[in-house]
Order: sequence, then structure tokens, then C-alpha cells
Amino acid sequence: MHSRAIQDYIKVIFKLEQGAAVSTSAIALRMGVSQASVTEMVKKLAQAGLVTHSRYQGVTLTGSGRSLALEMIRHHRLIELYLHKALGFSWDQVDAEAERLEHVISEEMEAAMAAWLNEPTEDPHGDPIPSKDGVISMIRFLPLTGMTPGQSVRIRRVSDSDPSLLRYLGERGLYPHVELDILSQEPFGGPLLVRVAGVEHALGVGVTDRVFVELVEAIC
Amino acid sequence: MHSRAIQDYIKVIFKLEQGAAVSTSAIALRMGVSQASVTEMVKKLAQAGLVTHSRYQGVTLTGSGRSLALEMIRHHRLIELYLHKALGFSWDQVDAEAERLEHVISEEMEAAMAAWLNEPTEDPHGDPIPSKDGVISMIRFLPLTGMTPGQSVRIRRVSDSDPSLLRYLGERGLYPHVELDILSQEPFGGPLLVRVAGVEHALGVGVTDRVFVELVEAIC
DNA sequence: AATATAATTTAGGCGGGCCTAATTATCTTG
DNA sequence: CAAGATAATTAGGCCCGCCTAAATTATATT
Repeated sequence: MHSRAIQDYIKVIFKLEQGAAVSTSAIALRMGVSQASVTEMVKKLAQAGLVTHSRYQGVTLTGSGRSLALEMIRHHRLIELYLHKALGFSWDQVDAEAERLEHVISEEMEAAMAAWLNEPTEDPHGDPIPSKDGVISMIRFLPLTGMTPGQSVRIRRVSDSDPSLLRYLGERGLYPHVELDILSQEPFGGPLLVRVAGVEHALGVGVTDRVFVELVEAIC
Repeated sequence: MHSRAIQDYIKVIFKLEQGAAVSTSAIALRMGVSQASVTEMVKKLAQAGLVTHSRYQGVTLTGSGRSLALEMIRHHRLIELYLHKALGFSWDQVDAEAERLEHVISEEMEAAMAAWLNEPTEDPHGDPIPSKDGVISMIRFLPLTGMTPGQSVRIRRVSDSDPSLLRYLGERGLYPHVELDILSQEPFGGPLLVRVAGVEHALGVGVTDRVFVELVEAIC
């Protein structure tokens, strides 16, 4: 079994990997450790066959590295959704709890939660849950920043990195699958005016950059 | 926060402590580590104010050591019961899962499970669940070994140390709160004959030593 | 092409938790 | 009571995952 540290590194590498290899400094920044620690750990990961690495070039996940990452992400997002649906956690609390639980749950617990949730495909923030055999939706949604007045959009995903942003959104009913009308965009970095369930909100760029949407087909 | 290793040691010491101080060798045996490791860790526990220790004498939990032990035990047993009731785990599976989960759940998760379970006081094996403020039932039940024919008894607790024993008991409906009639005791270490829900079973001493009961008041 | 700057790696150290082997304290018994 | 047996401790090492400081390699600029 891979250590908790290894699991965390692999998850971070997966999230940073966008086609290209990942730099050690990017990993160090995201993990909050020194670059030297990353270099050292990367050697261990390569040793274990989880990544490929050539000195001074970046790091790339191997097949088994990717599998491990997806397993951890599946655990994490299933746990988030389970805590929300079964135990009444609010969506800003679930990430921290899942971060610790994801490393210790058994296959049986994963399966039991997935069954209870009816084999779900997305977590409370709209992030896709990989299937047991490692299939994950790769759909990219559009940032709310940049939508033009007159459009109707549906929220599909929200950044889960800041609990206070989640509380802010929650208080205004801005959850995945909720529809918005884009009313207007104030200039010079001003807010985006939107209408949700008949109520208007002025959303700053710090919000709209972290909310992702799809266009709603006009009903003709 | 105390490390997982510290939490495990404290739990073991609590379980071994029966009025008297606990020897390092007893801890080593139970933890499956060398005595040297125990000596070393005991120093750390004393340092942290969790135990008192004088060289070559045993170890005794302090107030905060006892609190920590009870907190871990509360986590463990709540998790066992939750997995059983909410996720359909069988009672022989819950211990292993709880052993890992008990170290990582938050206060919120503990509270949410306890509320969902309606503030329970015993786990699936009949072991008492300490309350949030550290109160735990100290009732000792009688080993089924030694009950005399003609008595009616109610199972109250079962040793959870052997999953195969739990499966054996489960297959025969021998759960806590089930009533038995003691029919006869075969001599020379022979089996105890009991009747459960109209069905007779011959239970070996390896079973009856690990099942604990209370007498059922006769209905006059 | 030469050099400054930035990224990466190596060197050497530290604490946690474990080990074996050697030593010391306590208990038991002739 | 002394000697052997047993229990507990110390000494010295190992692996993991982290650190800082120093060296090395890549890249960007002139």
C-alpha cells in the first residue's frame, strides 16, 4: 500500500498535469513543501513506477500513477457527496473531511457509499466522480466571467478551494444545476449582474472566475 | 493533535488497565511491537502528560490520557454502529474499518453519526459507547460458560476480536439482546446446549467464553 | 556566444516510530 | 541470601518525509 504522502503527491500531479509534464516547483507550491522534498519524493515515485521523470524535465504520471490518482479522487468526491447527502454536511465542510477519509476507506466502504448514492457521477461542487474502472468526464465548462448579457446559463461546477466562497454562493442559492440570467456586466472590473430565481445579484470577478457554466438552450 | 501511534498506545493501555498499572511487556504484546519500542513511546506519553510512569513499574493513564482513550473508543464504536446501520456492513467487518477511521474523523462527523444513530450507547457487539463527556458503562456481564441448565439468559456482549467467531454467531442468530435457554452442559469440556428461537445449538467453550449474558427475570 | 537568473538537484540534518543487541533492575527460588 | 530468571531500559541503527544551504543545469538576455 502506498503511503499517505505518496497518494497526496500523485493526486497533486494529476491535477497539475494538463497534457504537459509537471514541474517540481509547481508540485512544491501546491503541496506546501520545499522543492528539495519534491525532488526526493519524485525519485521515490519513479522508483515505484508511478511517474516517469528525467532530471530537470518535469514529471508525468504512468498508467498506474493515473489509476492511483483516479482512485483517490473517486474516494474524495464520493465521500464529499456522501457526507453532504447522508450526514447533512454543508458543501463547504465536506472537502476537509474527505481529505483525511479518502486515504483510509476500504473498497467495501467505497462500494457501499457509491451504492447508497446510486452510483453518482458528480460531487456537490459539480466535479466529476471517476468510475470504479477509472473513467472520468473531461468536459470543461465556461467561466462565468465573460458571459454576455442576455445569455441564460446553468451553473455546472464551482471551485471548491475556498470554503468561504462556497458559503457565499450557498447563501445566494448558487449551486450546480441552477440557472442564471446574465443581466449586465459593469465595466472596469465591475460586477456581473445576474438573476437567480427572480433575485438579482452583483457578482465580483473573484466569484465569477470560480463559477463554471454551460449555455442553456433557448426554448424556441 | 496526537499522532496515530500515540492514540493507539493510549487505547491499548486503557483496555489493559484494570485498576493496576500496565506493564510494558503487556503493551508490547498487544501492540505487536518490541518492548524497546514501548519503553521509548511510554517516555513520550509521559512527556505529553498522558500517562504516569516510574522506571520498571508499570504505566497508568492520567486524566487526559483517559479522556483521549475514551474519545478514540467513542469514535471506534460509533463508527462500527454507523457502518452497520447506515451502510449495511456486517458485524464482522466493522472493526477493521473503524480501526482506521477512528483516527481521522472530525468532531462534526462524530456528532452527525451520533445524531443519526440517536445517541446510541452500545455498538453492534454490545460494547458500551462512551458519551461525549467521557461517561462509559462499566457493567460486567457473565460469561455464557458457567451458566446452569434451566436458566434463561440474554446475550449482552460478544467478543469482537475474531471476525470468524462473529460470522459463526451471526449465522445462528446469536446477537446481543437475543434470549437463550440453557438446556444442558456436557461434561469434560463438552458443549453447552442452548435453545435460541426454538432452535437448539451446541456451543463449544471457545464460543461460550466469548459470549456474555445477563439472567432473564422469570415471569411470575 | 557569454552571462545572469531561475529552476532543479545534491548534501547533510532532524524527528517520528520502529528494530536488535546489550545492559540493568527486579523477582523468584534453592 | 545469592543466583538465576525475567522484565525493563539503554545504545545504536534504519526508513520515512520533511528541512536548509550549497551546487548544478537550463533558460533568457544582451
